[in-house]
Amino acid sequence: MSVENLEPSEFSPRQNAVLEQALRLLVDGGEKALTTSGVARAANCSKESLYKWFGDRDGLLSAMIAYQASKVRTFERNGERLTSASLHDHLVIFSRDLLEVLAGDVSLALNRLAIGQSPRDGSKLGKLLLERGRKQIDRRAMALIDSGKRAGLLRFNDADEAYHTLYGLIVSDLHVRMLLGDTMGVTDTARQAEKAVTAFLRLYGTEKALADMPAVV
Amino acid sequence: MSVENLEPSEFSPRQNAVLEQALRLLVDGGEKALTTSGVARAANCSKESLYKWFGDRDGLLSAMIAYQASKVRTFERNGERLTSASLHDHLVIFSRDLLEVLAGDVSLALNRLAIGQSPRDGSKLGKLLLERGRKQIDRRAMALIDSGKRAGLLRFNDADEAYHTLYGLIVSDLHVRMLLGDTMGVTDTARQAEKAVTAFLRLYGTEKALADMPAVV
DNA sequence: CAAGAACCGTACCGTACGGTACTTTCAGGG
DNA sequence: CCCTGAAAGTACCGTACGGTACGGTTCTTG
Repeated sequence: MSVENLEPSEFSPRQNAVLEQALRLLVDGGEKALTTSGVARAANCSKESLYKWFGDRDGLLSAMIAYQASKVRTFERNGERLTSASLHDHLVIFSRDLLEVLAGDVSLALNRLAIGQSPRDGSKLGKLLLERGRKQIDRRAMALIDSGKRAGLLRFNDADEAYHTLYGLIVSDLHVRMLLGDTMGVTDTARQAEKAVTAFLRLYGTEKALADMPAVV
Repeated sequence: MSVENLEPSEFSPRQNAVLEQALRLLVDGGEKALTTSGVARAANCSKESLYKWFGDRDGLLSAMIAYQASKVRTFERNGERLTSASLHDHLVIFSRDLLEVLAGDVSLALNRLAIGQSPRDGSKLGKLLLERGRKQIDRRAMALIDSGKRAGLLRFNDADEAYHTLYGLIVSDLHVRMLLGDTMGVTDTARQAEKAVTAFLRLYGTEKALADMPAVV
């Protein structure tokens, strides 16, 4: 899933290492454990360097989100011709990837952080998270269902609306439950993904796409 | 840590007033603004009383959730005979109510609080929120779709699964977006609710229920 | 009316955090 | 070989919070 970053790498290797340690602290201690002294200690750097590099604590948090987002690189789908079966498969793969990403410790920790911060920083971190984290995934899904439409397998007027429907079918209230700490959320992501795709195709699939679908239960 | 209490008006009127002020502080200042001194000042009570009544800060937070949950009383649906139209209408009403509840300031503030606390308190507040806040809504929806099934308007094997589908169709990623501070989430809840119910009925409605539904767009 | 509990207001304590300043270490470059 | 700059390590400061203690005031109750 995660690929080496090719971009001009906003931060130096040393800084990336520091951000890595900061993420580690955040993941297994929550925001309260993410103190500037703690980060400095864990990363073997001085607090003065932290403030020089990131400005202040908020700058550090933003940098952590940017760094994490830069690690996750979603390969862009190229416009291969889709069949009914391959559309279904790609949708299932996307669903599983989405659930996996949302359930990841780092993702959960960063979302918790941004949510906790949102009331007092004007949603600065939240915007950042949505902008740099979600947009990649959104684009991938949009490209996929757009290909499905062009191949005559999907039918919809508003691609955004169709995607939101798909998202809701996949995630339901799982994300919020996980954010709240509910551990027994997804018992079987594969089954969940399959169900969501089946429902999505029943809603937006053309006859061509539904040809080899299982009958209504 | 405060003791578990029983239902009949868990707290005294005076304590309820204090909790009301605490909620108000939380809503427009976030968790950081919710200091014990601040609550005492806003509610014209002493810190000593706070600690006497609620044990410690965590006890106060728990009490706030319990108090808020006790205010929201969802009337139980009785088993009136459902028609295709009335099922549709009740589903739409439920959808709108759900969106309205999730978008409420107090709900958002408490969810943010519980999410921010979840890493370090073992999801105690999160569990409380799900248990006392969501269960009411869940029961109401389950009763509704169960009535729909008994009336021959809905078809499903697993009621839980059907409900989760409905929930996902209604909420999609709106809840998390709002928690992150995205303001332009729901532009038109009525339209959103209508769309969700339409999709839900296409997935789980029988021919009887679909008789007077609009054609596929 | 008197005794006692409940409670308010405030002052206080220890701690821990964000942020700054200073000294030391070390690598590279003329 | 020394000069310079970056960064580590440490000590420090102001502040603000959670929690406690105490004197004064109101409310209850017999």
